[in-house]
Amino acid sequence: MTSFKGQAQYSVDKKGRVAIPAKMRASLNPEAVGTFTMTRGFEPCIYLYPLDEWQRKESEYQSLNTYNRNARHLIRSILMWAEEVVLDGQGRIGLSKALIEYAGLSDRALIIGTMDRIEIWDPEVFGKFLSEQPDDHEALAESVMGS
Amino acid sequence: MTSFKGQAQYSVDKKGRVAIPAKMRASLNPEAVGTFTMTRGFEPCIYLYPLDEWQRKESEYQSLNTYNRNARHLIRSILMWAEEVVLDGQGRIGLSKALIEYAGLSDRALIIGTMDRIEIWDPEVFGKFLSEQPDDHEALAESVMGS
DNA sequence: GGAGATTTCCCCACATTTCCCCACTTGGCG
DNA sequence: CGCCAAGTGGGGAAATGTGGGGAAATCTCC
Repeated sequence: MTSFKGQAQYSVDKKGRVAIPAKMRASLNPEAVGTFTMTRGFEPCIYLYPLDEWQRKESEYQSLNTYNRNARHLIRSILMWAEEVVLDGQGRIGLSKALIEYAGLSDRALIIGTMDRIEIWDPEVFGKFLSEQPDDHEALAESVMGS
Repeated sequence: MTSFKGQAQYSVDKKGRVAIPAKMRASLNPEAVGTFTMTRGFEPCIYLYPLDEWQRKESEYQSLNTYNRNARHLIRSILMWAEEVVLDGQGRIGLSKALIEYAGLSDRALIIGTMDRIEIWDPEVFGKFLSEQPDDHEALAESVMGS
């Protein structure tokens, strides 16, 4: 299982390209190297799943009953933002305009590794997001992990 | 299994033609390239199935009991709108007037990939549709997927 | 049944975007 | 001190989206 961690702040060039940190590229499964699926995050950021992790997600959606209205709506609201991308020779990906707008990205990007995915944030948006969350990560840990 | 994803906004020309995004064409099964069946969506949009997926749908309908009144009605209400189309040399399809009217399309079309089919929406109609739905896709995800 | 008018379909042409490749700079390591 | 790896930027070729013209098929009206 892939396990991304760490953070880095890279530039977004005029063509909407962002480099993926070498350390994260190194922790990819051999068969998933190079191909990612990016999509809209629950938070105002972009989620980036390596090929193998995304296939797991997708098979979850495939098992849903598409004659159910809510299921259709969910699939649509996730997949319409999804896009498969391949790293270029320099280890970068190209972000789509729709996702750049959704995440509020401009010329710098904060790359965060979170277990099975990579998150791409605008630094300012991220700072604002943090300040709105209760920053007591001790209490948070207790509420999620504690029994 | 085909798996369409992503979104794009293309133009509908005066002849009622709409281009299918190259990314979606690329994810077609080799034996299904070029031929689609379009029909009325459950939502106010057009559903577009590649050949192989449509055959699967048809066999679903064939297995229904046609002595059941509702089954007969369902089959009729789907198939009377269905139409087989072939991509032209530029990767476009021609929409029928009946479906254009049903989906409320004018000069722009929002193309959305949702797993086994492609949906074609009028951008305004789609915006209106979204505003009527609970757009909290985090809560929706939790209710459909969460355990 | 036939001629004209209309629609449909196929092909060509253009402009823009996208993608791929090459080159430069900086910092770390041997 | 020099080499290699990593991040950044840009140029050129190919692919993609868009519009329109003309031939073939279809329809309509006489």
